[in-house]
Amino acid sequence: MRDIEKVVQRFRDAGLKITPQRLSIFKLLHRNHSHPSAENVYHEILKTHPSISFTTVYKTLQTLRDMGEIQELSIDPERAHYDPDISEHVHTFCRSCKRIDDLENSADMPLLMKLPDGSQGFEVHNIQVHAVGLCTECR
Amino acid sequence: MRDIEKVVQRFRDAGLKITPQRLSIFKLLHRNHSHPSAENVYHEILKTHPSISFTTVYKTLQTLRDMGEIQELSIDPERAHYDPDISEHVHTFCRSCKRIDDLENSADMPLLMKLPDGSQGFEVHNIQVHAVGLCTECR
DNA sequence: GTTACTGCAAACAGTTTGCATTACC
DNA sequence: GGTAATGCAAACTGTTTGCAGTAAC
Repeated sequence: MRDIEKVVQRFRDAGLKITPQRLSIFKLLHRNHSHPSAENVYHEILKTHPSISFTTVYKTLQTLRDMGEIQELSIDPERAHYDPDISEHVHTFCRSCKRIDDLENSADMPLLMKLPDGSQGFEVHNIQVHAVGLCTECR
Repeated sequence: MRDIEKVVQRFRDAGLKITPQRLSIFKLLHRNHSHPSAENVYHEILKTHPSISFTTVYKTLQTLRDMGEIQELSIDPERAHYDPDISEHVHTFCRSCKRIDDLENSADMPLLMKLPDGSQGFEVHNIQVHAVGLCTECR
């Protein structure tokens, strides 16, 4: 996700309103690399904003995703996770503790960019690469 | 998934039973490249085996997945899909029609094999690469 | 004042389970 | 005969929606 001011501006430009709830969510996501689920975001925001509802969190995440400000990850079969880092990078997913992490230096990997070559007529919007296995703690 | 006889043998070796329902599922999956969901498999089997239940299909898919004979794909946020081809290859997922296809020649792509190098202590079981976008028909 | 957002409660969809009956070996 | 599978119905979990009240602009 880009800087909060940029996102706020984009919301205003689109005729959307800036509420305290939304601002809290923006702040939580900014520079966040924990790949939270909607539930994770909700519980985190609850700490500082005890009256927020899950629905609001959910709808804001949808909006940010539809705008392309964050990425929805389909890695964990049990729930969606969100990634404010929309650059192409590789994720590790631990089957045991369900933790999602960024694979270090994976953004430098040139291979990802090459994929569209072989995609006969398929219009690629983005590429997700997931290494599924066991994290250091769970092995 | 390997040849049906191999899978049958493996079931027997594990003390599992070979039922007509399971055989139908094995046959449907063998050499199948359509990446069906559990529901897809169920409806397909219904045509030739009208009394099968969804539960049986579901449990058999789980068993095959746990054995590593098929792969469960987390691409479509709405449901799990299954791939009898457990070799490493790239999938395309159409956001619009939800179709999953194999990217041609993607098994030859050398990059996939290189990933584990950067995975500090993470034990990689398999790597999933998804190109998300729009298929030829939906563009 | 107008329009969009919030939050509740309820609906939904796919997934998973308990259990009595049935079938494999 | 003993053990595992089947199939039904119900429970579960995460996701999504309708709507009345509220707040942003």
